Amino acid sequence: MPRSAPARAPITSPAAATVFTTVLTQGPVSRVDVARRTGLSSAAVTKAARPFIEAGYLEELAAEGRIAPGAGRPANPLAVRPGREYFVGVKITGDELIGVVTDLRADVRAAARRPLAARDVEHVVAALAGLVGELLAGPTPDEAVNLRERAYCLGVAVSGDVDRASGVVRYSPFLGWRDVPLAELLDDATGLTTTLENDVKALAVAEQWFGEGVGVSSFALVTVGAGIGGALVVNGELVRGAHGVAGEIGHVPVDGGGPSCHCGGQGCVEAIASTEAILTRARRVAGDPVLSMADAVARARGGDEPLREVFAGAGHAIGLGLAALVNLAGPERVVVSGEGVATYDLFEERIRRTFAAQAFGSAARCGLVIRPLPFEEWARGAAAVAIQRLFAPRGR
Amino acid sequence: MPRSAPARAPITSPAAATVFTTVLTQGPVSRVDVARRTGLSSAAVTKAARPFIEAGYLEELAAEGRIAPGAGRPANPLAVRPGREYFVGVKITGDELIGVVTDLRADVRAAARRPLAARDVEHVVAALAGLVGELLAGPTPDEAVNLRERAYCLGVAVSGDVDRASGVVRYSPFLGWRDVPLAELLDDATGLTTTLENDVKALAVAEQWFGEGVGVSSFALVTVGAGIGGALVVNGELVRGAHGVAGEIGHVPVDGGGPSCHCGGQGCVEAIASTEAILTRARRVAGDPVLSMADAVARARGGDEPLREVFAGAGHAIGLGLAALVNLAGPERVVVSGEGVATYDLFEERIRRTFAAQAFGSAARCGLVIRPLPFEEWARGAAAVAIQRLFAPRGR
DNA sequence: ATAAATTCTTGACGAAGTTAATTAATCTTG
DNA sequence: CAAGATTAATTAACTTCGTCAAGAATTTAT
Repeated sequence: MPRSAPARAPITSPAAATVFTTVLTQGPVSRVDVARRTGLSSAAVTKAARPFIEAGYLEELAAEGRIAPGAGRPANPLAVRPGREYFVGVKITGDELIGVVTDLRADVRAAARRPLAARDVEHVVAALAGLVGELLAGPTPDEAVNLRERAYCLGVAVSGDVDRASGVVRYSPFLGWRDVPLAELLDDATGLTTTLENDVKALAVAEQWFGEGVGVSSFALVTVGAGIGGALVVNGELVRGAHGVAGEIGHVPVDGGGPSCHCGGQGCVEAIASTEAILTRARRVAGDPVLSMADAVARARGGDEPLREVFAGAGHAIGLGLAALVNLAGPERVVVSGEGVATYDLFEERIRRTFAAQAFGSAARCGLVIRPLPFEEWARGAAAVAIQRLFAPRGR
Repeated sequence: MPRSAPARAPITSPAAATVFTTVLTQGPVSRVDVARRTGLSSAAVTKAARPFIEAGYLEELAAEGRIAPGAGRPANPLAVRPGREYFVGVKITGDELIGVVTDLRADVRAAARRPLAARDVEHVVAALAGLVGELLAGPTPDEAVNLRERAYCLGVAVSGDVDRASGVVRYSPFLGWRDVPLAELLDDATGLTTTLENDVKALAVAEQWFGEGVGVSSFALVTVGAGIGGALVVNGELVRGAHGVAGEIGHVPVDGGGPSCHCGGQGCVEAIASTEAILTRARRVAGDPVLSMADAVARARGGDEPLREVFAGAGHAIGLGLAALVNLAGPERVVVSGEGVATYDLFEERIRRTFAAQAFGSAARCGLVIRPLPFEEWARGAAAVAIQRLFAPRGR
């Protein structure tokens, strides 16, 4: 039985949403400052902020923290009260569910994991409902809050082709699913309003609102690891792709003579720089068919030149992919993340060198930011998608 | 002395702009239809349309053309009166100016060319002012209109790094210019309000409003010829790139072992598939250092396998670039154009084959449209940029 | 103290768009 | 062929949102 999401946040007008998101993402800001940043009049900000303050979403901070006081009445910065609302985010991988409860700022308040014994839809739905129940039953660190009453939105992140608007998993290679109306099933199973999103896109949403994407209208997120994924925010909007595909830097072809990719293409970045691809090459180069990734990394760090070259080759492929991405989409910044970042010392130089050589003209000024994201971040991304729901209560 | 642009078009509200652009780009439409397509109420459409009709920008067509009458009062389709306003567009190449006068629908009413004897700023500005004067003095085919009074906007297209907002040519390799405030100079020299834009982006604007991009929120334009350029429209907005670079499919690296590109990179699409690159390879393959392009094309069409393979190789590079573009940006459609399209029979199959093989998943459903655009089209693109000015009278 | 600066609030006003009712023009049907 | 059905366009009253201008609040500078 899906509980219908009560429209708790008093977002009724464009200006209300603008003011609230500004305070949410740009930290404590005075009303006048919000007005300056958004182009609204300060009167409009005052009016728009009031209902949020009354509903407990925003609060006025004391004017203590004034750095450069100057003349005039001191500002009363507005800040979100993050504990006013909680959100649940779950990332589904092939063999595990990773769940978090976050506050309005997407800060993690509780976390839990649950292994997946099977991948059929019924089992995953049941396990996910169980995980959500566990998360909402648990005590919050700071206060005795009834999470079950406070949380009403669930965000779920899955890799693959996901149609957020309808809440359907169109195709997920890891789970072996096709056209599963997961959001609907989870509405019923958890009693929470569920929003479904592709995992990398969810992560990009988290970055856009609370990470490296704040205040940046155009950026890209690239995740390096078992697979190589990406998402793109252009002109402040997440690019979804007309056919659901966008940001797939992993399948940009960068080496005509390169290895075949499971996608059917040849020389894709993922076929060269994914964990598996690196390990395959490392084993061949080392002449050791059972070499482990940890050993390969250790030996490369120890100075084993052929192995170092394997990692550098992966870095080269990633650099070419980034150059293609930046020359085409022109982002202001690219965030590189994923499990693979743990061994970034082995890639970084080559990535930067190749990128610098292939970026066209001033596109080379695009900033490459390395950001190791622990696995929980993926679930946090899912929660960020749920937070977005505050601003678009209808639809998915 | 720049004549200040009189605000002739009664565009005062968002709804007015929405209604007018809908009629302009979607052809004759009834008010109710406009309402349905835009989400406005029909009352709002009636109100918004009236001032345009009174000012002569829109007119009501007789209800003759009803296809499926059905019951009910017949619709009165709204249509633009294209001759209400004229626009001048000029494309600057390295050795020539190409100018057109268009109506509101960007249909060309007059055209003229003028060779460029020199490339210094003063000379180009003077030549351009002369060309504009000639265009506006000439008679229009349909009626005796005083173009000088009717035209008040000039669009200028230049290849290279152009900052439309400030009207400055930041860097133009063909002209050898850096940081030239061209729009300002042309305001003074021509008396028309000038808007500057990158040439490929201008062409994309023309496509977005009057060509293959109508009703498509996300598409790409690729031009193949002496250079290989591109522009991207995502979520209905032209992508400008944080540093002014975007859509540069010509500099996507697709062949690690490929030839060096003048941009400093290696294996760029342009280094393989530009006219010059093709000719260089063709001469080597044919063993004839003075082989002309026309002869190479003729021999390839005649069945010369090595030469056919040269063209096919260019097609392969373009196909890889398109795959990168589509996997990253996810457009609904890609328009391929440029002078090179004239010999498209030699590329097409390989472009499509490579693209199909490398497009990721349902991205392969993206439509490739071939559209030969005569050279005047570039100037028409410049005029389209001027037309956009109707909707944003301030700024550039 | 008085003036100047800056933030925030308030209430009148105006612009833009909605809904609901009305008028208009055509087709359908007993 | 008149009455009703159906769709399009218009009108008028109302709602909503945000601006403007004036003023209150609270500080520093002189």
